[in-house]
Amino acid sequence: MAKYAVPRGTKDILPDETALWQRLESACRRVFGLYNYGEIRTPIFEATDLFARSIGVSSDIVSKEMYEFKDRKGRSLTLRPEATAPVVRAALENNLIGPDKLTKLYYIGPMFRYERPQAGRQRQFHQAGVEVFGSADPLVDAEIILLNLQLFQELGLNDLSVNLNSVGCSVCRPDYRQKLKEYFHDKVKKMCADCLNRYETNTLRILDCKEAGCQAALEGAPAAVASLCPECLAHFQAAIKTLDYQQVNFVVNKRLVRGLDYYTRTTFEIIAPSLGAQNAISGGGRYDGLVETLGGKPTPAAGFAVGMERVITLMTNDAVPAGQTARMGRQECLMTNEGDIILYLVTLGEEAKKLGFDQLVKLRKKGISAEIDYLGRSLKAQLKTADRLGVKYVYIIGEAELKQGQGILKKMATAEQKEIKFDSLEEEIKL
RNA sequence: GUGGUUGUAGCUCAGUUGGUUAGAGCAUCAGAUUGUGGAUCUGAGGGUCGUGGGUUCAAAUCCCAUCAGCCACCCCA
Repeated sequence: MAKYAVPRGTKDILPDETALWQRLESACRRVFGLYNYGEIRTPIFEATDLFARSIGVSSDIVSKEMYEFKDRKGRSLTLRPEATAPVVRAALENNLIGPDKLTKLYYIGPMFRYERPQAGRQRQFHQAGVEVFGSADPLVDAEIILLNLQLFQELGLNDLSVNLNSVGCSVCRPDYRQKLKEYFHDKVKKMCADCLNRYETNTLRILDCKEAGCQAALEGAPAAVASLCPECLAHFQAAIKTLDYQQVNFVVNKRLVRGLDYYTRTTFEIIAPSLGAQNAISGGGRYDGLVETLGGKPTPAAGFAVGMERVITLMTNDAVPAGQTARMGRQECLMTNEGDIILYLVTLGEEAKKLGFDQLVKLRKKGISAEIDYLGRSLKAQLKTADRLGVKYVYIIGEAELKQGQGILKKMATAEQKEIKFDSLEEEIKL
């Protein structure tokens, strides 16, 4: 018998499996790059306080799942249980976040949570995720969900279910919490001990309870969507409308509340029902208050993370032929280098932006790396951004172009431009 | 761990024996060009002077502590 074993909840990944991991990692890098996200690598541990303040002291993660330790100088440090807070910290510390600036980052790496191990749950596990800072546009919510789905599609994952909800903002969430408290006031005594505790400390999380005995009480609970303030409702409806238009199959799950306190407005999870009890393979949403909480200027943000072990399980079970996922490889993309964006969509006005977003989605689905303005900036500012990105083309859609059904394709290097029908854009830039 | 050294705008740095409202270059943003990037010109925004105490009528400046960075040594992937 071996003298030593891996610590409980951890795993060795051996050569026969690392091939799969490498495929997953390279797919993440390729798709994140396609959507113009840049990689960031942060330390594996951070000041404990960073997680306490961001994730919330009453959350399960902070209250009982952190790998916390003191170093020799007595500083309280914690192995990261998730990466959003560290990424925000790093982005602030290195001035990556600024006014009139959209920042898109991704990360891949190990996370640590002290939990009872089970299928799909380890104490050291891996996540790949993205974060967008600087735009409150519901199209950003749609972008990250579409990105997430494209990643899973490339990996050949099937039978996934997208759950969507809105948890409101600092204005409307207190109202919702109050409504829940009223609803559960009499029922909570008959529910499990955790729910009784959550009732006081973190009321929304009662909705997350998996105890059989609690389910009946949860059925009739009021929905967060019904308590949203006008702004949050409009935001949620806009996000839904875009996802509908892009033919994303999703369900609004009024019981979807995520275990981290920083979420606002849109939250989502992608579920693989075949996995069993721990069946969420990715999750995320908007967190418009976190940057300010961690000491930055108020900055809207959104992101998601993929549970890599769970995806690996699906890749194994579903046995996708390797050749099939290589379809979107570099050779068939117009991407010359990882991270090179070849076209920037310049749009003027809401209508043009909607149309531009549709073009953006079409291009990315074809593996053509493109970007759009989410900040509502001027024509000139958008062109400047495009120039800085080093794009080969810019495609301009303004009011005149909307009417004519064709935009202006401009080649940056020569400044020559011509009118190209919306339908022909993809053909044209392959030349 | 030991010793040294440095913390002023996003970056690089000025800032007199302590003395008005802390400056410059670059970068950013806006305008010149009411719908077109780079170049130029004009203007604007941006600062807990690392943090906390102390001395003083007055502290970016002097003193103490503390935190952080950098360099060397020790050790080491």
